[in-house]
Amino acid sequence: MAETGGGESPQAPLTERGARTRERLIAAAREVFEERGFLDTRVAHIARHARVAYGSFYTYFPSKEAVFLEVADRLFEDMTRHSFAPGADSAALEPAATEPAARIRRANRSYYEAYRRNAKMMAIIEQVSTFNEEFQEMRRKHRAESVGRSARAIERWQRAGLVDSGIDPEMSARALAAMVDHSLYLWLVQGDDTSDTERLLDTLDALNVRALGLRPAP
Amino acid sequence: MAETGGGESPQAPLTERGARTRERLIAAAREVFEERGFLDTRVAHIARHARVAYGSFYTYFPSKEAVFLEVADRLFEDMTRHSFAPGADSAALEPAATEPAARIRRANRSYYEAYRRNAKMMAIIEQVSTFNEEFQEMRRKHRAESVGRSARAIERWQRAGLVDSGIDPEMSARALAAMVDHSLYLWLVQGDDTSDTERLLDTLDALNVRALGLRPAP
Amino acid sequence: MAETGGGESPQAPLTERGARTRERLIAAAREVFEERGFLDTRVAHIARHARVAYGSFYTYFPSKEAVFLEVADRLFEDMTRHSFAPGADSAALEPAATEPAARIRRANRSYYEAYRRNAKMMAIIEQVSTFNEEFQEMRRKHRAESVGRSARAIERWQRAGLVDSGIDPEMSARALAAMVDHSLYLWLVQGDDTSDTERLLDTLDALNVRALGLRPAP
Amino acid sequence: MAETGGGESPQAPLTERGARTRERLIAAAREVFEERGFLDTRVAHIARHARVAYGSFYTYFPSKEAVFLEVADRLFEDMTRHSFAPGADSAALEPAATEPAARIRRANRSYYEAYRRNAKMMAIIEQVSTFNEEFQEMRRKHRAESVGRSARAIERWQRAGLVDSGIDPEMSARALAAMVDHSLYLWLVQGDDTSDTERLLDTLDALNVRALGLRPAP
DNA sequence: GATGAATGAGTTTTCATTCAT
DNA sequence: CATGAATGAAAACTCATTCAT
Repeated sequence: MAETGGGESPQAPLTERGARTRERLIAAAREVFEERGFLDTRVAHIARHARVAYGSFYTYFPSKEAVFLEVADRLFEDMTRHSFAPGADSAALEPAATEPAARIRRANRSYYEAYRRNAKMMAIIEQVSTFNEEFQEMRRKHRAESVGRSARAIERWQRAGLVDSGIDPEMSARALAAMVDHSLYLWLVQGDDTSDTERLLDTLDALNVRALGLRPAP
Repeated sequence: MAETGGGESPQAPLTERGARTRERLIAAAREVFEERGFLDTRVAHIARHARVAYGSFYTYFPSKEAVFLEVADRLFEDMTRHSFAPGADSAALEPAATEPAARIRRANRSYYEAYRRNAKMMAIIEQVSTFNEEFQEMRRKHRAESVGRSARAIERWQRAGLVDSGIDPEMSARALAAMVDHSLYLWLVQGDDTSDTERLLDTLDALNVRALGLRPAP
Repeated sequence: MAETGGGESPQAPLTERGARTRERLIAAAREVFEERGFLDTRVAHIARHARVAYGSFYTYFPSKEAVFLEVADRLFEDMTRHSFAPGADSAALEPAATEPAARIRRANRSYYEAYRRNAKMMAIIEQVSTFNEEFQEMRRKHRAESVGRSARAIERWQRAGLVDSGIDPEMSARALAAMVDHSLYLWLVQGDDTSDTERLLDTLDALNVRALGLRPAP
Repeated sequence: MAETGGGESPQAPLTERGARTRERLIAAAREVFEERGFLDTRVAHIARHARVAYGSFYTYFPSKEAVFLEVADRLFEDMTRHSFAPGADSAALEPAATEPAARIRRANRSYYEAYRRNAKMMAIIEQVSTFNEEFQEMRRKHRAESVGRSARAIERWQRAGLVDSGIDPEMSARALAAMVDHSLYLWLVQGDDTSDTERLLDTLDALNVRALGLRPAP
C-alpha cells in the first residue's frame, strides 16, 4: 500500500480546458470509487469513465491516492458546511438563546441529511482510513474540531445551569459524537435496516438530551 | 481453459503433528495481521513467521481470507465469552435483582477489557469489513445478537418501572452499543488519546445510565 | 474475496504501433507453439520471442489460450482458403463437367499442400483439442462443413450415375475424410515415415476413387 | 512436462497384500484418468479414489506417467487380444479359406467393440500421445504391427487374385487403418453423432471392400 | 510397508506508473 | 498537452515428489 506521498505537486493553474478535464476526472473518480470502492478501482476505470486518455490522468494527478484526497476533501467541505456538528451543535452559528434540545435535534437532522447525501463515499472513506495513515490523520483533525465545538457548547450549557455539572464535557462530546456517527454509519452504509429512519433519529435525539440531563431553562 | 474444480479444499489435519502446524499458522497469521494489516500481509510472511514452507500454508488453508476468518472467529469467540454485551448486559447470566446501573457498568468494563486485549485485531477486522461482504455479514450477525440481548434487558427494566417507557428499546440498544463500540474503537484502535481511560469509561457508564433514565428501584 | 469482474479484456489496438506489436506477438506465439507445443509454452517465452515486455502480452491477449485461438483461426483460414475439402472436393467452385476422379485427386493434393505447410501447428491443434472443449467444438464445426460439401458432391455423382447408389453419402464422406485427414496426420505430424510422399498420395486417390466405385462418365 | 523417465524401477514381487493395493491403484487410476483426463488428474485423486494414503502411491509407482503407462499397457493388451487388426484382419488366426469380405467385416466389428469398451481411455491415450514421446513411440509400434498384418493379408489376397494387383499393400493398409481408426475416434470419442452405429460400420465395411476391389473368389 | 505432512520451484496474472509519438 | 502503449515487479496458488513418524 504505497503511502500517499508528495509527488510532483499538482501543477496549480490550468488552461480553461485543462480545468474542465480535471473536473471531469474528479467527478468520474467519485463515481467509480462509490461504485467499486477504493481498492477495486483502477486508474483505467477513472480515465475511461471521464472519457479521457489513460495517460492524461497523470497529467492532473500524481496517483490514485491524490484524486481520492481531492474527492474526500470536497466531501468534508460539504459535510461541514451543510451540517452542524454531530452530537451537539455548532454554537457559533446559533443565537445563544435557542433551546439546547431543539438545537441538538436540528444538528442531528442536518448531519443525517449530509451523511445520507454522501453515504457511499463515507463507506469508501472508512475503507481508506483503515490503511492510509495520512488519511486517518485528516479524519482525526475533522473529528477533533467537531467534538471541540460540541464540548464547548456543553460547557456553556453547564454554566447556564442547563446541563448537570457532573458531566465531563470533552468525553461526553466524544462519546455522543461516536454514537451519532457510528449509528448513521451502520444505518446508511452497512444498511443495517434502513426502514423507519424517524425512529432512529428520534432515539438519537432523545438519548442525547437525556444523557446530558438537559432540563428546560429555569 | 476453465478447469472446473481445482481447489480440493484442505481438510482438517489428521495427525497430531498436522494439528500443531495448523495452530502455528493461525498464531503466526494473527501476529502478522496485527503487525501489517490484512492488505499488506503476504502469505509468504505468515509462512515464514510460522517457520513452515510456503506451500505448507496451503496444506491447511485455501487462501489468506481463510486463515483470517479462522483468526477472527476465535477472536469473536473470545470477545463474546469474556464480555457482557456492549451497551447493556447479558441478562440471562445475572440475577434479576442486580441493580441495572451496576450491571451496565460491569458490562462496559468487561467489554473494554476484551476490546483492549484484542485491539489490534479489531482494527484489522474493521479493515476487512470494508471490502469483504462475507465478513460484513458475520459482523452484522454478531452485532444483532448482542444488540438483541441489550434490547431485551431494556424491555425488562421498563416492565419493572426502572426505565422510562417512552424509550424505544431496540433503537436505543443499537445507538448505545454504537456509542460504546465506536468510542472504544477510536480510543483503542485509532489511539485518539489513550490516557486516562477511567474518564472515558466513567463517561460511557454515566451517559448510558442517564440516557436510559435509570432510577433506583422504587 | 471473490472480486467480480476484473478481466477488462484487452481491446483491439488503437494505433498503428499497437497493431504492429500485436502482430509480432501472434507471429511469436505461433513459432513458440510450434517449437514447444501448447503445454510447454510459457507466456514468458512468447513475450521474449516477440521482444516485448512480459506485461505487454496482456495488453493484447487475456491469456495463452486467447493467442492460441487467434493463431488457430488464421491457420484454419489458410487451410480452407487454399485447399479443397479433404476426401472429395468443393463442388461449387468447379465446373460440373470436370471428371470426379480428377477432382478428387486435385483436392487431395491441395489439402496435402496446405497440411504440409501447417503441419507443426496441426500437431499443436490436435494437442489442444484433447483438453479444451471450446476448441473441440471449433474443429467439429470445420469438419462438419467440409464433410457436408463432400457428401453433396457424392450425391450429385450418384444422381449423374457416376457413383453407385448403394453408398451412403454422408457416412462415406465422413469416413473418407477421416482416412485422408488421419493419414496426413500420421504421415506429416507423427512422421510415420515421410519418404515417398507420392506413393501415399496416389494410394489415397486410388482408394477414394475405388471406394466410391467411380466409373468414367457413361 | 517431465518426460516419463526411468525412476526407481517398480519393485517386482510383492506380498499378497501389496499386490492387491497395487491393483487398486491401477483400477483407480484408470477411472480417474477417464473422468478427468491425464492433465487434470492429480496423484492425490488417484490415491483417494483407491482409498490409499497419498504417499503409498509412490510405493508402487515412481510417477503419474508410470501408472498411466501400466493402464495403457493393459488397454492395448485388451485391444489386441479381443480384436482383429483394424482395416483388414489378423490372418494368422483365421483359416485361409474364409472369404476376405467376411473377414474384414468381422475384424471391423470386433475392433469397434473393443474401441467402444475402451473409448474413454482411448481419448486420454490420444491426449498423452500429443506430448509424451515415449508414449508416441509405443503407439507407433502397435500401429506398425497391426498395419503389417493387414498389409500381408492384402498381399496374400493379391497372390490369390482376389485383390487388384495395382494396389500398394503397405500404403493401402495404412490408409484403411487410418480410416477405421479415426472414424471410430470421431464417432466414439468426439461423439460426432453416435446414433445409428450400424450405418457407420456398414459404410466402413463397404468402403474397405470396394477400395480393395475385392471380388468373390473365382 | 503405510501414512500423511512438508517442500518450494514454477507459472499466471495484475496494474500503477512511465514513455514514446 | 493528449494519447495509449510499454514496463516489470509483485503475489497467489499448484502439485509432483520427498520425508518424518
